[in-house]
Amino acid sequence: MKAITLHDVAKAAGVSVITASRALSNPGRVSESTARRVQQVAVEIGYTPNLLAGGLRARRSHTVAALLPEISVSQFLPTLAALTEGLAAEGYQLILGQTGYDRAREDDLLDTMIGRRVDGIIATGLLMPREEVKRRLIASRIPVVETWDLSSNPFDMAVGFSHLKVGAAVAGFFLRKGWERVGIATGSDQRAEQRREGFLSAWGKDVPTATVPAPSSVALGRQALGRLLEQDPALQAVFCSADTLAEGVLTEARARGLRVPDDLAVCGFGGAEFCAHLLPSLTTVQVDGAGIARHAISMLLQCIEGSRPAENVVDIGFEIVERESTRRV
Amino acid sequence: MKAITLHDVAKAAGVSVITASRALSNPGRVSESTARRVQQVAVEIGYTPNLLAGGLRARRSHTVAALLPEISVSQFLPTLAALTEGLAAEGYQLILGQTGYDRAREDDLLDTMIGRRVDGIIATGLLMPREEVKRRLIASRIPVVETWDLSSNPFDMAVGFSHLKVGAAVAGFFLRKGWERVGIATGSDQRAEQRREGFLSAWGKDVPTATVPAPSSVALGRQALGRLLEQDPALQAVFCSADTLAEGVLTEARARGLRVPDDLAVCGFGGAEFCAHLLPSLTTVQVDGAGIARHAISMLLQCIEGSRPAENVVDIGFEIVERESTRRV
DNA sequence: CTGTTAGCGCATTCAC
DNA sequence: GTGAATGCGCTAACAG
Repeated sequence: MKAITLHDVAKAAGVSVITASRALSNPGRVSESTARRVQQVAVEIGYTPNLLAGGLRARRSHTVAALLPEISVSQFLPTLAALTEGLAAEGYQLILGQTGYDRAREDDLLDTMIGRRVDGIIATGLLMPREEVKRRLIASRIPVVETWDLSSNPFDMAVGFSHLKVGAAVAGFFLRKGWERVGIATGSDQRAEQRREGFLSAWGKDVPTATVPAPSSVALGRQALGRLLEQDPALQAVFCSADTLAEGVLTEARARGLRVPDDLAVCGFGGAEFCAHLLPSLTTVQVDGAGIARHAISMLLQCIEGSRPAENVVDIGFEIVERESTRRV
Repeated sequence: MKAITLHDVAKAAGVSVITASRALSNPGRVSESTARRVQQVAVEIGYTPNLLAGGLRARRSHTVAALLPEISVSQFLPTLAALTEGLAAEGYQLILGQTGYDRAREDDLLDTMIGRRVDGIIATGLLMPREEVKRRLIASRIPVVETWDLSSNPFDMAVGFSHLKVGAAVAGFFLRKGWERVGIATGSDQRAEQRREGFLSAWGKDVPTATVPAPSSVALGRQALGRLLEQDPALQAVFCSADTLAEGVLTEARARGLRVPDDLAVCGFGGAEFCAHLLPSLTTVQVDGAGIARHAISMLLQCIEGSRPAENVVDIGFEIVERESTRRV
């Protein structure tokens, strides 16, 4: 009851192993009749190529690692889905890794992925490996794309946007509305912190802030609004570091009899599907998660094929999509 | 600039390759001093084992495939997260596959995973491979766990619950409330359809139904309620096949001035985090997604270690968690 | 406790 | 157009 190998196919088709190999993966280099015969035999005897063996020889595993802080962070889902789908279309599979916002686990995962000889690594967020791991990663020559963030000097390549600019853009948006008493509800991750910084520097002064642990949730959003209102009961607007947080803020506002946007305006971040269908619909900072995936894949594939993308940093931008939650008359 | 192999470690430590191998992966079988020396050398020269090569030889890839219909179906997220985490703790990585509710893609993915020599396959939902693929899968002897569903004759192993029973339980719940005019908002996937069947057979007669395409979303929930109210403007309660759908129903009800639960009661399915924090909070059928993952992992590991779990089908059950959305006075 | 031998299944290099 | 030899990096089986 052994597995069926290329050897068996070759024997059954009356050719050598290498001819069978070529007939299946490079039919152009073999006569048409041979190719057909081998292919038919392969199907008949139920041959499934061992990708591990092929990969070992060809030094190509046809796998890509996706490193996420936490899978339940729904912000990254469209990216993850697009990666899975886009890579599969190119014959690559995604290997999942969850760092849990933990530096040591990130390092472990990187080592594992190097060991697995993945053909590329796509990280959500910036990678911050220990010096030692960093050296191994560089030595492995595995192309790395950091996403959902931009760095002045990325580890290798990056596709994302500036979180500082997001914060500044929202601050500008609030300023143009003429609001003066605003607050921030933020998850405790690094990128959210940057958005807050960007907001503050454009705003010119500090504002009430409620920080909740990552990952964000509706429950934490409700809680955050409570804490913000303690700091300033006359709050006019809240910038949330995630759409789920914003949803919680909307809910809590309603629970407290605050009308949105008349008593309180709310802006989320991420561009989740549900934003457009809440009541009131939610203004948010829209990010093209699937577009990030597409860019990352194309950059990775270029590296794998031996060249390098023209730009190793792609700013994919963002857009404030205004909806009812900030449309105060 | 070649990769550093076990060979280099062995040379640097002055031992044979196999001793180096044992020192790193089975230190009990070599002297303590040798083990320590080899381990130290390995770190010094930056050795990263090639898991592909090891796997080829040991016939163990230390990977498990997770097959999902669609990554954006948030119902499966806790399961996916728990799988990633639980498997990593055991030294296994998850390889992701997205079938898109498409039989042909499921078959392709199965073939790919067989080719990758994954040590196990965990599917959400029941697998329905073509006869041909099924034979290859069986021949490969890869253990398979189907989750989130139960089958009288699973492909190999299964951990889930009966969707018919879920439907029946919700129907019973509605009956006990004394409601007579009820409806169903359902995604167009197979398991949701079963829940509907279970509901109808317990209810005793047909009810208005709005079917929306999978995957479910808040927008589709809003749309579904609209269609249900066209069929019966005096609807008293709605059973939704997903929590996101139910959230849309809640929103649409509010948009139309219907009070929940007084004018309309709503029950979701899945047990998403946000249910408890909506306004009104959402009654739902709670499913232990992480528990499913734990069971699946333990069953898989037993198979990999050569034995078989005592039961090849585990019914993990479900629970109706009542909240405000059905608490009518 | 350590080393030698022999592959795992496939693809690259060279011949013919 | 086809094939024989060789090795990718590692470990199981046996021997010493």
